[in-house]
Amino acid sequence: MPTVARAARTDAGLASELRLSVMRLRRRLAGERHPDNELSMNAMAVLGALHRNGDLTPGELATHERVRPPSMTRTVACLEDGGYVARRPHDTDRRQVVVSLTAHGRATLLADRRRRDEWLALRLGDLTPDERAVLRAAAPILEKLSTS
Amino acid sequence: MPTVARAARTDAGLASELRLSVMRLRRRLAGERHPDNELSMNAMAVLGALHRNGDLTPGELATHERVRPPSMTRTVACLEDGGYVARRPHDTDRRQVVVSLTAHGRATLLADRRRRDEWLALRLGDLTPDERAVLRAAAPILEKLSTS
DNA sequence: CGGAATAGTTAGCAACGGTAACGAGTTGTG
DNA sequence: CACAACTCGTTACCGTTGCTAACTATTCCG
Repeated sequence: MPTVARAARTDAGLASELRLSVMRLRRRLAGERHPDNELSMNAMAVLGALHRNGDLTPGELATHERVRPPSMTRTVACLEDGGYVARRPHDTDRRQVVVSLTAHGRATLLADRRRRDEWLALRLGDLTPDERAVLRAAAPILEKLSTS
Repeated sequence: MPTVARAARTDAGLASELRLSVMRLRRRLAGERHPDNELSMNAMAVLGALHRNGDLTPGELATHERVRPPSMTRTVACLEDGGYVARRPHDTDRRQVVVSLTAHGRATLLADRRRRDEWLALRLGDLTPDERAVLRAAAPILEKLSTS
């Protein structure tokens, strides 16, 4: 039996092992990304958020991605440089900025979405249906943990 | 229904949403770490690996933590500076180095292990027993994904 | 009107991970 | 035995990513 499974039997160990597993898997995901992917994982996540939620302000994007505003400013600036998003002033509150997906950004998102999950989808394919079901149930719980 | 739950119903979406959730949770975990924790998360993970597996070489540690050898060299050097680990030459193969946990390192690991899971354990406490059970089942699967 | 609060940005810094190149030691082979 | 090929760890260097602090512009409120 893997060490993780043994330790995760207790609630105390669950926090510890879940944290280590999440860290390692994230590192692996960052490394296994397709090489001809010109945008970072976080930049792609921003495109995904815009695609899903429509136009957002940098502040909303920062909150959504759990990043500080200056970090999101940089990511958005990088995306704007590449023509993936457009920035325009807010209609009524001129302090705010509205970020929206361009056609190029949307096309990039959809094209990459297939490729960029290649590795993980491959690994998921190696799992049993039961294991995939567990992960399917776990994904929203992990999301809730990072949001709460 | 949260967006993640909807998207994760399909296998294609599972890879995508799992990846985003893992990334966000990891970022959150890195940020919510207890402030008086003098070692980085990765350094603590190395102490944990030594505690669990006994003495290891830098190469074995690098493989285990899914980083490149130079990165592990740096982490081990930092740990040695703080007196958390000791390095000695390998008995028979003098190319290799054996890293072992010192008493100070072990004490730090055990003391921190309680504190450093504080935030996650707190969040886990907000979940239902069923949700915790899902995560308990998911942890070894996530581990398997990053190891395979 | 004038001060507090808010949104975004800029500047500077630290942590972390990667590649390339190198030295020491080991192994295999002519 | 000698020398080439390989392995392990390390050093040097670079890019990415996230943060805090400080600044500007704008809005809100007393």
